[in-house]
Amino acid sequence: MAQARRYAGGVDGNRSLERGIEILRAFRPGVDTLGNGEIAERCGLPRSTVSRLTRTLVSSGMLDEVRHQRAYRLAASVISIGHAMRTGSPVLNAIGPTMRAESAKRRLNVGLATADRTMMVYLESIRYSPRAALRNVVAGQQVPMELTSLGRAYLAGIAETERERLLKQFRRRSAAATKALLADVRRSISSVEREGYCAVSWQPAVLAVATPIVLDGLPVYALNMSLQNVDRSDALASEMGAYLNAFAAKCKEVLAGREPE
Amino acid sequence: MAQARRYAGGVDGNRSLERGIEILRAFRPGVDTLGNGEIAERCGLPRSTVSRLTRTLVSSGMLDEVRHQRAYRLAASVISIGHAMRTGSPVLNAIGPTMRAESAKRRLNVGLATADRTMMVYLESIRYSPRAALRNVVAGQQVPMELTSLGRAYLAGIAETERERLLKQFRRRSAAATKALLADVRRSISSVEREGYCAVSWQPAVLAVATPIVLDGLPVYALNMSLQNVDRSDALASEMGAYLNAFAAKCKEVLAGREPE
DNA sequence: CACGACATTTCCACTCAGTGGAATTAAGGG
DNA sequence: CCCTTAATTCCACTGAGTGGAAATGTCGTG
Repeated sequence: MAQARRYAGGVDGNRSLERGIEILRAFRPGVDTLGNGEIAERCGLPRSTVSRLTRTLVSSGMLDEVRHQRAYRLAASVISIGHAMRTGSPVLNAIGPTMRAESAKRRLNVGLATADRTMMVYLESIRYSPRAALRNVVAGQQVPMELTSLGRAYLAGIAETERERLLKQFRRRSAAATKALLADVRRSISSVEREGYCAVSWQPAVLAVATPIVLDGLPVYALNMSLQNVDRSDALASEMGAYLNAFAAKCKEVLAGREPE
Repeated sequence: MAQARRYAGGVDGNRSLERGIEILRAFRPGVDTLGNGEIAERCGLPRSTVSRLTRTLVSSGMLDEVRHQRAYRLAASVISIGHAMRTGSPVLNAIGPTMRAESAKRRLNVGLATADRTMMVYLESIRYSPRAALRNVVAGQQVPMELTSLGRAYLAGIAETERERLLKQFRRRSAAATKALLADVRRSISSVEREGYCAVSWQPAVLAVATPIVLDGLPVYALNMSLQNVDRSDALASEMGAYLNAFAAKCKEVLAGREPE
């Protein structure tokens, strides 16, 4: 009768699979080890159900059992899937080398990200360091969408309806200062529409500018550049914005050459 | 009656979840875009089932739909989970910095890996380059267990029964030259038992040595060091082996200081 | 060392979520 | 425009999955 659809609230989809994925998602930086009890609580699932699902995730290689303290950790398989994602990403493949070159040339950080729910995830974040030997490339790190230049550029790049849906979610999660924050987000979005980029300084002494990359048939991405240890200044912001616009144009060229697969 | 257990052949576990994970696993370097049909074929599942599961994976954010050519790609979520795995790995956290230092000091590649089924997965692979600016850090890359020093060191570190189970799988997959290969693998394993490390040169002009890291309650890991553009020579191998043994000892010290969480 | 306080796993009857073959719809290609 | 091929939806069936309750296991404590 129920044709694999429409269980409590959901429109469609496979419940067990959804729940299993939700369990994997419960692990994040700072939450590296979880027992069945805590998983049950965080995911809002019955304990017996969690017990069975974690068993499956272990036998599928996605979780490692920490036997001696009845808990689980993400297993190495998840990074091999992550690696497959990165090597298969047409955008990263196309502009990754360009990003590295630009980071070295301009002596600043360059990043490429897209959305994961209400967070932005770096596909690649190249941290420029004066000592080039320490140059650091990170993938998978998340930053909040509403507070970062990346996130706001992304918001500027997506469809109206999707954008409003996300803005509602931000309102729900940060109770305080929401009015001012949302206004600031909208200001950033218009900045992208007017100047092509937006500038945000969500961490002290870091100035970041970002711009969306919109390609047919692919998720919206955002490119950013940032500098540490600087004071926020409009002059610097517009200088970086100009660099970014030029760089984004170059990236789009490269992408245009590859797109029609 | 059937209490969420023992479906066709399997001992236990949630079937839909297992299948969903298997679908994610079907994507790997070189196989970046898959349609439902191809997934069905590769995973041995009915098409209608795949259609439903991929829909769920999309709505859970694990897959992106490539609408215009009815296909799917891994979504950015998978790298954020991968990132969570890496930041939560106690072993990588403990010895990662030591590995970077060692790579710079010895001017060679240093890697840390563990098993994903019959492959070894790098948690971190630090590729030394004479031009330090180009230094490359990769995570998630897979290399075959039976052909690499990493894999053989791993095999030497795990329990007898598990090892034999894996050796059988190698026999099954590479039809040719299996006899000689397995003998070579066993030789490497005894090398680990005798000298603490094994040396393998599975790629031309690359010499690698590896050693297992066995810790209570954690999966077995393997550490390796390698050098490109060299000729295989026993003298060089034993020099690198000595470096590696000293380095592994240092790592175990660091780990001992952290273990008793 | 036995006992109490939790936490996790197993048991179990119930039932609906999930299944897969068949029918339908959609998408190119000639 | 029709024909081929692939993906999705339909549908009756049923056993996989569920969650509360009981059992088992684990650890700290008096």
